[in-house]
Amino acid sequence: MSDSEQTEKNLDFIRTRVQTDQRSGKNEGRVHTRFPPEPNGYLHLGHAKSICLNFGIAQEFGGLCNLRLDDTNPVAEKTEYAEAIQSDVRWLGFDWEERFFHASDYFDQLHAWAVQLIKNGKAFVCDLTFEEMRTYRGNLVEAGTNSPYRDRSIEENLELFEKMKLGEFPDGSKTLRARIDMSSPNLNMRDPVIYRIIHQQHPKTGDKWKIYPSYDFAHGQSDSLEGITHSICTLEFEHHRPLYDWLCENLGIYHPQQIEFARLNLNYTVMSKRKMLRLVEEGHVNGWDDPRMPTLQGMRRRGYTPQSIRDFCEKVGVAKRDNVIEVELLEHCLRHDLNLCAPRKLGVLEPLKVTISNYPDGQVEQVDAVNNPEDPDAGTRTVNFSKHIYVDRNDFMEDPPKKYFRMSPGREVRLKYAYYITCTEVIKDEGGKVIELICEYDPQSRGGDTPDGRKVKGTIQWVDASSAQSCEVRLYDRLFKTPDPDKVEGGGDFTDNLNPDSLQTIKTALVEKSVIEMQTGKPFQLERVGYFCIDPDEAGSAKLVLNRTVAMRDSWAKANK
RNA sequence: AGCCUGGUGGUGUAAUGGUAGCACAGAGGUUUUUGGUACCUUUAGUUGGGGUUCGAGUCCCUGCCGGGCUGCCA
Repeated sequence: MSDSEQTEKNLDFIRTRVQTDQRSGKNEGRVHTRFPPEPNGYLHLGHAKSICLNFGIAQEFGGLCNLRLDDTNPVAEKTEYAEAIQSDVRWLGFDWEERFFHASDYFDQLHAWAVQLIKNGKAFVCDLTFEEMRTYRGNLVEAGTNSPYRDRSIEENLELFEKMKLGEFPDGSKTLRARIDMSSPNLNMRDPVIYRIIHQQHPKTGDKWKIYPSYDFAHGQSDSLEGITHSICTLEFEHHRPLYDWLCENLGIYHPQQIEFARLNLNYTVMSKRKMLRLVEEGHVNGWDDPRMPTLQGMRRRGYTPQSIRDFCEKVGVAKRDNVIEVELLEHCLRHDLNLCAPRKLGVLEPLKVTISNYPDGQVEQVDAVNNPEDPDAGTRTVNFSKHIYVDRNDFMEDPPKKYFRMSPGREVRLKYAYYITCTEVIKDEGGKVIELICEYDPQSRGGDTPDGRKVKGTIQWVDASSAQSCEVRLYDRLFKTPDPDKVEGGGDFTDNLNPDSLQTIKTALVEKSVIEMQTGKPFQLERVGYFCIDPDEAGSAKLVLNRTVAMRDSWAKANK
């Protein structure tokens, strides 16, 4: 089977549809999508799924994808967010070229269309208050009743709408409503509000407008104006589709196809802007870019690569059923990418002093270390080795269980890239805590092999005492301690499920000197420990702060649970 | 309650009337100068009940369960 036949077989339902449309010649074979966030918050992993879907489909089908800011509500929207959105989409690896739009670009046209609807008797100005409108709307089981203002004359509607536009009425006093069907089982069709009065500066249009179109009156028409062929959105917009269709038809404009898919959920995570906002505002995390946040900015600071996120979005698939993805899949994608591209370094989180008794005093030599075993082109580097080194405290056990391959009295281990050593003496403080190991090394084992070919089971990492760089390391764990943070016993909320140990700070870690040359945010591997990157905190100062991106998989720890 | 929508291993996703597959997770193993990686093996699934059909995850009926909808948010 050829590749094209292979890929053809496993398309998700949206791509299947796009392919069918393209082959049937719909829209002259054009494929044009868009990513339409509202600039009222930061982008998160859920948005990444949508971005990858929309931009991905455009790429795969030889089409285009626009970036459009859905800025129809100046109350919530800020330019700060608009800028962050652009930078995040670019960082993820997508390019909208010159096709950067705003719903507000279309306010004049949208207004004209509203007037057209009024002239056709399909929209009216309504004086009902918010509460009254709710009463008139009816409910899930009962039909609504017509607004007493529903049958105003076209002239009166036109005049009133003009006055709304001129700012002659206070917020909330009047709305423009589509005249559809108050008895529709779909509440969105019960004469929905399409324009509301908001006396508020708009980031793009300033004080030009006192009235703003609702989402429903802006979105489909924006799609139409941009020639979008497939308007992909999440499931909660499903009941809006009849209204989307009604507007395109009654306005007599080009009619894109709205298609809905199920949003992404991740266990041990909250994925809504509202909840993330609370985490930030209540100080449970240190801002939107806290490395524990599922925001693109947080993940980026944590050390996630765009490639790993794109890979993840591809692997989770697209369908209509509700889903909760296991974080293990995300971590798998992360480690998979990092394994391939992250340079290796040596470092110890909990330094334990080691003195090599038979190594010459004052001697310093340089040993060769491989930069990336997955990439021969990455080459090698040298690291200092001397009589005094540090190893990780958890790589030594005075009384180890069988199957423990690391250091213990009398057992020989390999210091990665350096020598075999054997612990000959354990030094403790008054409290009985091990504070230093005295070892002997085999001068013949330089580089990690001996002429007699004897094997050692354990290989551990280390740093040279005099040249190592000290640093602070921030170890992150999942932000919530339960898979579904919203599930709370007896009436609390998701903040009750916060993991108190989601951040552990180690102030006295030691890493090889060359770590300071790493670029902020660019992950590297501390061998056997995990992937880390330099945090922007303290950048430029002598202090070094490392974020743990993700730990190594650890089958030893798992086996011992 | 009404309307809409969905239900395939633990999780996610394929199979569009013809061998239920893939990935992650789990278990076991091989390799290994990272207890990493890679590779191999393996456990585990069509929501219940009827029907149509030579043949049903797929079509029909019905039950059950999940999600969404009563903003002048998007």
